[in-house]
Amino acid sequence: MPPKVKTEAEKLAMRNTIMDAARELFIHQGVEAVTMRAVAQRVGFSATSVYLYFGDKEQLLRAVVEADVLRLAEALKSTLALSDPTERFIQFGRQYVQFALTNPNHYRMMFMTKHSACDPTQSSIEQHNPEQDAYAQLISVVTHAWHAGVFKPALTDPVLIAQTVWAAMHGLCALEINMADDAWINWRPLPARIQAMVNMCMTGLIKEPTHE
Amino acid sequence: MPPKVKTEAEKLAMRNTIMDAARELFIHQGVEAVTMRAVAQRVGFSATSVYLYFGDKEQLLRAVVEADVLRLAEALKSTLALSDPTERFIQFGRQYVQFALTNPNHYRMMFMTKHSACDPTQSSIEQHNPEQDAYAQLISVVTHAWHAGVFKPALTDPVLIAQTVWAAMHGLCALEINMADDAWINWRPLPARIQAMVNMCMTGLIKEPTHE
DNA sequence: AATGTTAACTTAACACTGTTATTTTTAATT
DNA sequence: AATTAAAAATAACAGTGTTAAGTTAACATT
Repeated sequence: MPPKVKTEAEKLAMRNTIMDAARELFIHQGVEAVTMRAVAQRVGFSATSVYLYFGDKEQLLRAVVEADVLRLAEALKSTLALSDPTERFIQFGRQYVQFALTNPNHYRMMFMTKHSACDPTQSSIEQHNPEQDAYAQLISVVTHAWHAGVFKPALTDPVLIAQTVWAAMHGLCALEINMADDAWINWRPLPARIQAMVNMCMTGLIKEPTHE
Repeated sequence: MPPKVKTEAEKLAMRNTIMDAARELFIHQGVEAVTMRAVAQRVGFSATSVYLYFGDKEQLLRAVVEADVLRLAEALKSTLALSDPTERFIQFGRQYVQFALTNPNHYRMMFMTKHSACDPTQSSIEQHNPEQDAYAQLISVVTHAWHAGVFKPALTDPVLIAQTVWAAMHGLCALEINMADDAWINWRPLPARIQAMVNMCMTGLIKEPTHE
């Protein structure tokens, strides 16, 4: 029973409905376990109608991931208000880890799953806009701290610092998400590992680490 | 044309042949893109005969991964001979990164792909045997360095140190493997990122960093 | 107001996947 | 030479992403 003529706004709403359904399933079952049929059923569509809104599963995934990257930026935004550059830097990192570990399947989707390289010109996210772009936020936080003279003098490239810290935090999150259940590893408690990583980054990067 | 009665050794050889074929395909096409039919064809079998040797695709994958973890241990073994604990620690880490980045698909399979948690009692690898178990090697390297008084006095748990360093190096490798092509990120050159990560770990952990 | 038009949707179908059931082949044993 | 059972091949199933072909009903036009 197809009622006709959807306004552009209604079509956009439909897109969002589908993305929400897909996200819900992705998060609880993992991307690969979710079928297009399941997504369709969840929005009351029959199987193939999803394809009217998204070219294929990959595009649907990409759209959801983009929306979630935006959510990540949203989650990190509060820390940007912190006035002390060092504190901002630390809390930004902690908040990142928190987001990753409370949304492991989001995180896996975003940073651990192979998906076609994104095209910044096509993205709905405004690159370099610190309201939307989490990476731009990171660069901003680190650069400000760098200009404030927070880091060791040997460190001359804030972007390199940022990418190093990101990698460190990502490693922490990725191992936890993927290998937490691995009986081979006698994992130390997660909070201890987080603290140890933060400490290592602090001691390794900051000029005068204030052992918080 | 099935010639009969394979000795146990022949069956094992067949298993290895299949694993080699699977590995070759996994590495070049990624695990998910490889079909059981393709594996079978590559060893001259017809489709379903792989199931005579491996219960299902997951078990085949696990077997290949196990063999590759062993290879990782093999690749790291040479660094264990280094006499200076600090140098051993550093080179072990560098070698790990080298392995990951020259065998990205192996690495993805091992540490970035969700596969059923392994059962150490079932594994063909002897846990805690430093000839075979790369994780045991890591713990050993770090513990020896720790006993040698290499690390900062505040660091009292060698296992925690090891897991932190692993996470840091893993993050470096994982981001490179998964996101190197992402146009969103203005990646610094890989060697610079490796060096920066090594430096951060050194400065953050080692008592008297000898800036190599 | 009756009649096309076409957007929005459904149903049917395809090629392919992992996997199982069944059947064939063939070497060893009786 | 007949029997047996291992080793492999064939056929087939349920489920996947996806495309092609219909179907319905709100609109535009006469």
